[in-house]
Amino acid sequence: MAITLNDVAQRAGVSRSAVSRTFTDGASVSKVMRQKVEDAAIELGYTPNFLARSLTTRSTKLIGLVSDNFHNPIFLEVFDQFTRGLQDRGLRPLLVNLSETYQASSSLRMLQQYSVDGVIVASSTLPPEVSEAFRSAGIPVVNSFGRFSLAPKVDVVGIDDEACGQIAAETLLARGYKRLAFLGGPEPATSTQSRLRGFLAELQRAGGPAPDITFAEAYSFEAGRAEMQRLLRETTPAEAYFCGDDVLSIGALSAIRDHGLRVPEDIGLIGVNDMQMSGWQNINLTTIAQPFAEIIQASIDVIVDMLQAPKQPAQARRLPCRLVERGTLRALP
Amino acid sequence: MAITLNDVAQRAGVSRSAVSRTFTDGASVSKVMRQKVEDAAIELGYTPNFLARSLTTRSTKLIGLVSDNFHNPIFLEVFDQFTRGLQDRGLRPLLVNLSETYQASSSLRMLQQYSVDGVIVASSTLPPEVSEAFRSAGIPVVNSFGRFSLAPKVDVVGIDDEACGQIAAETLLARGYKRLAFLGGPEPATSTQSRLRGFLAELQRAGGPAPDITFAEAYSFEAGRAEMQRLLRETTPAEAYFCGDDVLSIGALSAIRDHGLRVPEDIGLIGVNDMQMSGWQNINLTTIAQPFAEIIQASIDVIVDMLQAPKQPAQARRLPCRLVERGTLRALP
DNA sequence: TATAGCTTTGCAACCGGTTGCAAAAAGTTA
DNA sequence: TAACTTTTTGCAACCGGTTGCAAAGCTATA
Repeated sequence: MAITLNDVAQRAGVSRSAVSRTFTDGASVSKVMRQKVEDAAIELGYTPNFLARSLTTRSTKLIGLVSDNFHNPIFLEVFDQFTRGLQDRGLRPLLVNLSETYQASSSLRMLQQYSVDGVIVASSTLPPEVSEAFRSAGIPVVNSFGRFSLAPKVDVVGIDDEACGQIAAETLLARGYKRLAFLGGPEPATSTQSRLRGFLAELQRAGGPAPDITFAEAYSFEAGRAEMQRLLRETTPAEAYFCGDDVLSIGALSAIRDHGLRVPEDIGLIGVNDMQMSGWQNINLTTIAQPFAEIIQASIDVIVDMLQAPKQPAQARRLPCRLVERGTLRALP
Repeated sequence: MAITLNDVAQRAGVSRSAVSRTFTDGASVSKVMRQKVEDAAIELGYTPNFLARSLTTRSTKLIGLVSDNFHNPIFLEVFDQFTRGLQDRGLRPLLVNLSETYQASSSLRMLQQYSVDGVIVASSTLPPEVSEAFRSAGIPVVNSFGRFSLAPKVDVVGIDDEACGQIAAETLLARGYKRLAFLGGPEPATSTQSRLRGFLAELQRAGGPAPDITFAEAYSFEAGRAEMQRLLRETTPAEAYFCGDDVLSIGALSAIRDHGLRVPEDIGLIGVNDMQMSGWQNINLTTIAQPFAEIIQASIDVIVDMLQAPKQPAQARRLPCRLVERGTLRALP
C-alpha cells in the first residue's frame, strides 16, 4: 500500500542501502546515485517510515508531554509554546492527559511502549514521583513548572516561588496595605507552600503584621470565588489578598464585586502567572508574571541536551518572576 | 538496554513466537506456556515495543490531532476532551500545532512518516484542503468543528451554523430588540458566513429590519474589543449584537463598559460557544452553546469506525446548538 | 601503465516484533 | 493401543528501515 524503500530501490535500479543512504544525512552517496534515487522517490511519492527507522537508530523524536492541568487557562499558552518549541527542533509531542482517572504508572508504561525519546511533565501540581518514575525507567525527563529543590531527583524548571511570595509582600507593603491576607491554592501543593513561606518571611523581615491565611480547593475560578465568598461572609476581609494564581484571583474578584465591594478601593488583589486573560481590560489584574516562554524554552533545552548526553546529575532551575502592575491594587503613595 | 522479546524467550526457555503470542490477544497459547512467559516477563520488566509491532500489524494507535486554534480558551476544553476520549479507546494523540509558520503540507508528510492511524483536524478556521490532503493520502481523517456541506470531501462533525444564526435572530427579536447588528468573526471564515446567512434569513422571515454587519479580524478578545471600539466611535451603536463567538463577545463587552454604556441595559450581546468562562459570574454571557462533548465524541467515533472499515463515503454531521440565557440580553417582555 | 589511497556501492545481518505453515504434542474415539 | 482430531509450538520469512564490512570503482601519483 504505502511506498517503501524497496519500491524505490527497484524503480531506481539500485540497492536498498543506496536509497537508505540518500535519505540519511551524513551518509556517503555519489551525485549520480542521489539523483537517480531522488527521481524515483519523487515519482513514487516516497517518504521514509520514521518508526521503522527508529528501530535501528533508537530515536523516535517523540516526546511525551504529560500534564494534569487541562482546566487552567494558562495551559493554552503553555501548550501552544511547547508544541511550537518542540516542532521547531524536529520533535513531536505525544500528549498525555493525566486527570484523576488515569494512573501515572500506566502512562509510564504507555510512553515506554512508544519508545519516546524523552518526557516533559508540565504541571505544578503532580507529585514528584511521577517525573521520578520516568527517570528510574531510564527515560530523560524534565519537570516544567515543578518545585525547586537543592538536590532534586529529576531536572526541574520553574519559578522561584519564595521570591514570588516576597515580591507580593513587598508590593503590598509599599502600597501601604496593613491588614494582609494569603488566599492560596490547594494547601498541599508545594507551590502554595513556598509562596506562603516567601510571603511570610518578607512580612516578618519588614516588621509587617501577620496575615490571615486560607486556602482554596483548587487553582480555579470556582474555588477562588467560593473561598472569597466564605471570607466575606464569615470574616472581616483583609485590605489586600495575595492569591494563589490568576484564575483563582479572578474568582475572588467576582465574589468581591458581587458582594458590593470595589477593587481596588475596598480590597486589593494580586495574583500569580500573568496569563493573557489577566491583561484583558475588564479584568486588568495586578499580578506576578511567570516567565512562561523562558521556562518552556529552558525545559526543551534541557530535554534536548539530555538526548545528546544523558545522565547528567539532575538540576533544578529557578527563573525570576516580576511584578505586572494593573488595576487591582491601589497606587503607590 | 531495554528488555526485548528475545530476552524473555531466552529466560523462559521458549521460542520468540511463544512470547509474542502471550502478548497478542486471540493467539493460541497453553496455560503452562503463558505462565512461564509471564513470569519471565515480570522478572525482567518486559513491555512489548509498540512501534516494532506496528511494523507488521500496520496499526500504531497514533492519531494526529492538528489544530491552529491555540489561542481561543475554548480549546482547553476541546483538548481535554479529545485527549481523554482518545485515551479511553487506547489511542494516542500526536499533537500538531498548525500556526502561521507551519505549512499544512509538511504536517501531512510528518504524520505520514509516523504512520498515524488517523487524523483529527480540530479547527473551524483551517481551509478544507488541509483535511482533504489527508484523505487523498489515504489517511482516515475527520474535520471537527468544520463546515457543513451536502457533499463533503471529508467527514465533518460540527454545529449547524445557520441554525445558530437563526436562534440568535429569534432570541433577539423575542426580546423586543429592533436595531440589530452582526459582529462576526473573520469575514472569510465559513462559520462566520453561515451564521450570518442564518441570522439574515430568520430576520427576513420575521419581517425584522436589516442589521448592520461588520467583522472582527479574528476570533479573539482584542479583535472583538477593537471592532466594538470602532463601532462606538464611528457609528450609532445597535441595540443588540450577535457576536462571532464568546471570546470576541467578551472583548466587545469590555469595550462597551469602558465606553460608559451598560450591558444589557444600553446594549445587548449574544455570543456563540458557551465556553466555561462565559459562565463566570463576572462575565455571565448569554450565548449559543456548541455541544462540545457530543462533537468530540462523534468525531472520535467517526475515526474509530474508519479504522475498522475505511472508505465509506464522506459525510457531514450537524449537531444542534442551544441557547444559554445569562445576563447580557434583557429579559423577555 | 601500475600502484596506492580514497570514495562509493551492495551484501547481509540486524532492530523488535508478527504470522503462515508444518511438525509435535495432546486429546478423542473406536 | 492405534488412528484420527485438535491444539500448541517453533521455524523461518517478513514488516521497513540502518549499518559494518568488504568488494568495486575512481583519482592521483610515480
